[in-house]
Amino acid sequence: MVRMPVPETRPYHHGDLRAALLAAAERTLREKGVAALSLRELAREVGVSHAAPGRHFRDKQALLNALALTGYERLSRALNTAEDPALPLEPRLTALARAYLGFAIDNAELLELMYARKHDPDASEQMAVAVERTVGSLERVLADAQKRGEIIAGDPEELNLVTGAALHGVAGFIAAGWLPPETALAGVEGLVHHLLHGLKPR
Amino acid sequence: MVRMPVPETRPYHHGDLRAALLAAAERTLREKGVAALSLRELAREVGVSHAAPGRHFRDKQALLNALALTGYERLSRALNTAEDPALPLEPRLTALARAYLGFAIDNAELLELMYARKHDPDASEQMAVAVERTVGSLERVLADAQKRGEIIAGDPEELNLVTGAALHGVAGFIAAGWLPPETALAGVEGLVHHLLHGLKPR
DNA sequence: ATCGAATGTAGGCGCCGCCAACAATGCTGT
DNA sequence: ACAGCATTGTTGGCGGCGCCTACATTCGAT
Repeated sequence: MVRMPVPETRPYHHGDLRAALLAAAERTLREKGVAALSLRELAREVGVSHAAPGRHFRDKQALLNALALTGYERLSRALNTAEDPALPLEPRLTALARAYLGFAIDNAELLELMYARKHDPDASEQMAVAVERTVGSLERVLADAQKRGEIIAGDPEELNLVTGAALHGVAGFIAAGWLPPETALAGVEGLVHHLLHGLKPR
Repeated sequence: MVRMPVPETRPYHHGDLRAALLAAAERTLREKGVAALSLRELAREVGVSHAAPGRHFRDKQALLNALALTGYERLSRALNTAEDPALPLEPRLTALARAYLGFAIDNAELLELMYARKHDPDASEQMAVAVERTVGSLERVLADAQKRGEIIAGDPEELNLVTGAALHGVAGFIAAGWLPPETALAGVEGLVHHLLHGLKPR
């Protein structure tokens, strides 16, 4: 390998501008919110010209979509690793819930982006796949539980809806700032318990 | 009253510019989404100069906050009228849920605005009041049910959280476009039922 | 009737997203 | 080795936006 002299000026080509832009975007998103995201500012941070991002993202929305996609990837990975099929239903679901809420706490703005209803038809394909993969963790847990007789029979879609909605709702409360993170995490067990056992006296 | 000649040009003062701006903003929001909202465009629609809105809203966020506030007013009114204290718990809760989801279906973009975590400290006072008044409907229903022994005793906060989260979650699914409105409305009864009776076999 | 407060207008500044024209670099087939 | 082409980056510019300041008109209290 010939020793390359470090150029006085950075090389003409960045090397991995796309990834650098996404990383900078996520940092800005986390620190200053989505409203502060501008392609020109990102370009400045990364050290390229103001039109360079256009080579990697057709427009601003495309970058936001890509950002949301990385979010889904991380979230579904987190959910999948949190879920232990060996556990009985209640702790298994609790672990899943804890993972989801933890992600919501650590990535509130990103989550908001992931929920946003903006996706142009081409992007929404990948988006739908990502969402499905994410929701899949929950579906699997409930389907297993149903198979084992740990929960009632009946349309799995309905069970997925109640459970998913409850988790999604709490995440929404967190993201909106209506629920302090500690309170949310402290309430996870009770939440899952009430979901499984209902509110009516038995 | 002296008969006023209709001026060739509209009068210098609009009369109720603030309300007109809010109305136009909500129409644009509904038809083209929040991204298409611009103060200058609103001013053009209403027929005033591009700086006129600044007299009524300190900045764009202030207009969005005001819009969100009107949303909370309408939502809490809808919830309060939907709720009939004479009914037993399950139908009462179902009616409340139906009202909330109906609002979410008809005002998806507005709801997204209402959920947004942007509110500067001064605005968030009124906002918190509005949220509390909205959530109050649900809290009242559950408190009454608890008093009547229709649901288990225990920390009301926890019960409010599960129930509220489930409703909020479904509304989020609707707003995100993941759940078709008909499916959501069709599933309301099952949702409430599962919430009250739980997923475990009894 | 007057004078200050409220409301609307005109113009401008800096930023933004997006586009077009051009420059530098990497890659591939011969 | 290198020519030719696609890729990736640069510069400059256009129109739109939010926000600000200075100025004009109208309203309302005295």
